[in-house]
Amino acid sequence: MVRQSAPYWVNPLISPDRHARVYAAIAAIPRGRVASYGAIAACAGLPGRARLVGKLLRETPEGMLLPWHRVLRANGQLALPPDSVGFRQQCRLLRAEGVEVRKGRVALSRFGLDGSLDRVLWGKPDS
DNA sequence: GCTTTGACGTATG
DNA sequence: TCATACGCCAAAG
Repeated sequence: MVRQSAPYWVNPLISPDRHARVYAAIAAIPRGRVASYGAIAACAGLPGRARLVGKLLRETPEGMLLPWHRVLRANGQLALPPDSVGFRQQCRLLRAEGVEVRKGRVALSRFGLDGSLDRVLWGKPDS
Protein backbone atom coordinates (compact mmCIF):
# COMPACT_ATOMS: atom_id res chain seq x y z
CA MET A 1 0.00 0.00 0.00
CA VAL A 2 2.76 2.39 0.91
CA ARG A 3 5.21 2.59 -1.94
CA GLN A 4 8.55 4.29 -1.92
CA SER A 5 9.65 6.95 -4.33
CA ALA A 6 11.34 9.44 -2.02
CA PRO A 7 12.91 9.23 1.43
CA TYR A 8 10.54 9.50 4.35
CA TRP A 9 11.79 12.90 5.35
CA VAL A 10 10.46 14.06 2.00
CA ASN A 11 7.44 11.76 1.90
CA PRO A 12 6.03 11.17 5.41
CA LEU A 13 3.74 8.49 4.00
CA ILE A 14 6.65 6.07 4.23
CA SER A 15 7.99 7.31 7.53
CA PRO A 16 8.87 4.62 10.08
CA ASP A 17 6.64 6.58 12.46
CA ARG A 18 3.05 5.33 12.28
CA HIS A 19 1.68 8.63 13.54
CA ALA A 20 3.47 10.53 10.83
CA ARG A 21 2.06 8.25 8.13
CA VAL A 22 -1.48 8.60 9.41
CA TYR A 23 -1.18 12.36 9.61
CA ALA A 24 0.25 12.49 6.10
CA ALA A 25 -2.60 10.39 4.72
CA ILE A 26 -5.21 12.62 6.35
CA ALA A 27 -3.48 15.77 5.21
CA ALA A 28 -3.66 14.47 1.65
CA ILE A 29 -7.46 14.32 1.50
CA PRO A 30 -8.50 17.02 -0.95
CA ARG A 31 -10.93 19.79 -0.02
CA GLY A 32 -14.54 18.82 -0.52
CA ARG A 33 -13.83 15.08 -0.28
CA VAL A 34 -13.89 12.66 2.63
CA ALA A 35 -12.22 9.35 3.51
CA SER A 36 -12.94 6.63 6.06
CA TYR A 37 -10.84 5.73 9.08
CA GLY A 38 -10.19 2.36 7.53
CA ALA A 39 -8.99 3.86 4.26
CA ILE A 40 -6.63 6.19 6.09
CA ALA A 41 -5.26 3.34 8.16
CA ALA A 42 -4.75 1.19 5.08
CA CYS A 43 -2.95 3.96 3.22
CA ALA A 44 -0.73 4.46 6.24
CA GLY A 45 0.27 0.82 6.01
CA LEU A 46 -1.98 -0.22 8.90
CA PRO A 47 -4.78 -2.27 7.36
CA GLY A 48 -7.54 -3.22 9.77
CA ARG A 49 -6.51 -0.68 12.36
CA ALA A 50 -9.06 2.06 11.89
CA ARG A 51 -9.40 2.48 15.64
CA LEU A 52 -5.80 3.57 15.82
CA VAL A 53 -6.60 6.45 13.51
CA GLY A 54 -9.51 7.45 15.70
CA LYS A 55 -7.35 7.30 18.79
CA LEU A 56 -4.78 9.50 17.13
CA LEU A 57 -7.31 12.10 16.06
CA ARG A 58 -8.82 12.19 19.52
CA GLU A 59 -5.40 13.08 20.91
CA THR A 60 -4.56 15.51 18.14
CA PRO A 61 -4.21 19.09 19.39
CA GLU A 62 -6.16 21.92 17.75
CA GLY A 63 -2.99 23.61 16.54
CA MET A 64 -2.17 20.56 14.45
CA LEU A 65 -3.85 22.16 11.46
CA LEU A 66 -5.11 18.85 10.07
CA PRO A 67 -8.27 18.27 7.99
CA TRP A 68 -9.57 15.87 10.65
CA HIS A 69 -13.15 16.70 9.70
CA ARG A 70 -12.73 14.86 6.38
CA VAL A 71 -12.36 11.53 8.16
CA LEU A 72 -15.62 9.61 8.60
CA ARG A 73 -16.86 6.14 9.37
CA ALA A 74 -17.02 3.61 6.55
CA ASN A 75 -20.78 4.17 6.22
CA GLY A 76 -20.46 7.93 5.95
CA GLN A 77 -21.50 8.76 9.48
CA LEU A 78 -19.59 11.28 11.54
CA ALA A 79 -17.83 9.43 14.32
CA LEU A 80 -18.34 12.03 17.03
CA PRO A 81 -21.34 12.01 19.37
CA PRO A 82 -24.17 13.92 17.62
CA ASP A 83 -24.66 16.19 20.62
CA SER A 84 -21.01 17.13 21.01
CA VAL A 85 -19.30 20.39 20.13
CA GLY A 86 -16.91 18.54 17.86
CA PHE A 87 -19.79 17.10 15.89
CA ARG A 88 -21.22 20.52 15.11
CA GLN A 89 -17.76 21.81 14.31
CA GLN A 90 -17.21 18.95 11.87
CA CYS A 91 -20.55 19.58 10.16
CA ARG A 92 -19.68 23.24 9.80
CA LEU A 93 -16.24 22.60 8.35
CA LEU A 94 -17.55 20.01 5.89
CA ARG A 95 -20.39 22.20 4.66
CA ALA A 96 -17.96 25.09 4.32
CA GLU A 97 -16.16 23.07 1.64
CA GLY A 98 -19.30 21.98 -0.13
CA VAL A 99 -19.83 18.58 1.46
CA GLU A 100 -23.47 17.87 2.23
CA VAL A 101 -24.14 16.57 5.72
CA ARG A 102 -27.62 15.24 6.39
CA LYS A 103 -28.64 13.58 9.62
CA GLY A 104 -25.03 13.36 10.67
CA ARG A 105 -24.05 11.52 7.56
CA VAL A 106 -22.33 12.15 4.22
CA ALA A 107 -23.10 10.35 0.96
CA LEU A 108 -19.85 8.54 0.26
CA SER A 109 -21.12 7.78 -3.23
CA ARG A 110 -20.68 11.47 -3.98
CA PHE A 111 -17.92 12.73 -1.69
CA GLY A 112 -16.04 9.61 -0.69
CA LEU A 113 -12.52 8.79 -1.75
CA ASP A 114 -12.28 5.33 -0.27
CA GLY A 115 -11.74 3.63 -3.59
CA SER A 116 -9.28 6.11 -4.95
CA LEU A 117 -7.42 7.60 -2.03
CA ASP A 118 -4.25 5.91 -3.15
CA ARG A 119 -4.60 7.51 -6.54
CA VAL A 120 -4.90 10.89 -4.87
CA LEU A 121 -2.00 10.23 -2.54
CA TRP A 122 0.39 8.95 -5.14
CA GLY A 123 -0.77 10.99 -8.08
CA LYS A 124 -1.47 7.94 -10.18
CA PRO A 125 -3.71 8.62 -13.20
CA ASP A 126 -6.96 6.75 -13.86
CA SER A 127 -7.50 3.87 -16.27
C1' DG B 1 0.72 -9.71 32.26
C1' DC B 2 -4.44 -9.21 32.23
C1' DT B 3 -8.58 -6.48 31.49
C1' DT B 4 -10.99 -2.68 29.74
C1' DT B 5 -11.77 0.81 26.37
C1' DG B 6 -12.42 2.95 22.23
C1' DA B 7 -13.47 9.69 16.65
C1' DC B 8 -13.80 1.62 13.73
C1' DG B 9 -15.03 -2.32 10.13
C1' DT B 10 -17.43 -6.29 8.18
C1' DA B 11 -21.04 -9.73 8.17
C1' DT B 12 -25.66 -10.95 8.99
C1' DG B 13 -30.62 -10.76 9.71
C1' DT C 1 -31.98 1.32 6.96
C1' DC C 2 -31.28 -0.19 11.78
C1' DA C 3 -29.41 -3.58 15.28
C1' DT C 4 -26.38 -7.04 16.91
C1' DA C 5 -22.19 -9.75 17.10
C1' DC C 6 -17.55 -10.23 16.62
C1' DG C 7 -12.78 -8.85 15.05
C1' DC C 8 -9.15 -5.69 15.72
C1' DC C 9 -5.03 -3.71 18.58
C1' DA C 10 -2.58 0.06 21.19
C1' DA C 11 -2.97 2.44 25.68
C1' DA C 12 -4.11 2.91 30.25
C1' DG C 13 -4.78 1.07 34.74
